[in-house]
Amino acid sequence: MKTREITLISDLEKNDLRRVKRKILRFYHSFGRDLPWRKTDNPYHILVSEFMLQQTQVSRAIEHYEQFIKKLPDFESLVKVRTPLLLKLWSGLGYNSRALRLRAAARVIVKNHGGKFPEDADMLKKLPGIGEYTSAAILAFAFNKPVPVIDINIRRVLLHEFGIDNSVSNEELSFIAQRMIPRGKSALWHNALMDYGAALSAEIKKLYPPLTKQSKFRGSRREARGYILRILLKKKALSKQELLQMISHREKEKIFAQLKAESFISVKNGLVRLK
DNA sequence: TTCCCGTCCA
DNA sequence: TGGACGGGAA
Repeated sequence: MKTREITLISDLEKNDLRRVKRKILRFYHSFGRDLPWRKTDNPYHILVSEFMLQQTQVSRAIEHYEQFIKKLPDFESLVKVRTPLLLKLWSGLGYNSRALRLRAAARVIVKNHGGKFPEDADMLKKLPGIGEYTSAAILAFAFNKPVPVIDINIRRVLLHEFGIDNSVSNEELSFIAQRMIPRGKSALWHNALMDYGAALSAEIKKLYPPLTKQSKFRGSRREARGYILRILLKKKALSKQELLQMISHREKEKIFAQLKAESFISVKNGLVRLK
């Protein structure tokens, strides 16, 4: 690993780094996207946007971001929000656990950090729903810290521009990514990288497939879960029998139990509702 | 039908 | 380390 890093970096001429850097910055200057969460460095807003952007296209996050921020404008409101409204604001984004984790993370920040937003990757990664990527993204976009942010698109840019083999890990890649960040311009630079990466052709993207693969959605438990939550969003409360009658999945009992265990739903007086 | 996107947990 | 976790658009 160590030797590999060094080999990787020494293979890259300084000129290559400079050339690629210039190209990406020029691209951003001409074609950079004007996204709602780029108008702010409010850590709360950045936190919300980054949770939304996990496994979710920009176009879809845009549609939900404004409304979410409007209804839940700060940590205090997010910490207090009830699950039904939270899930309503999230609905359509997918991966609903992210919404619960976002609220849980906000609660930890308010309680344990006294509302002072953690500005350290290790502290951020201890929060629910925040992993390697999101911690780096928050530090770069909210605090302009010179940390390498590597999502799948940025990974593609680096691999492709430098002709690096797809077997290289993000950890190894981070040594190069780190060196490319212009002094004092981490947020701008990573916006540029992301826009450049998003604009890569489908052919190039196919050369660097996602690190994780998805099982089918049609007929899946995931689909049934989403459906159950949407029913409860609409009907407020109904009996378990009524609810499960509307579901055709053969594992619906298990799925129901799991949603309960994850605190999406609760049962009181024989009525099921969003928790 | 395939594509697009990180985090968590066993 | 591999599987679970959404849902709209192409």
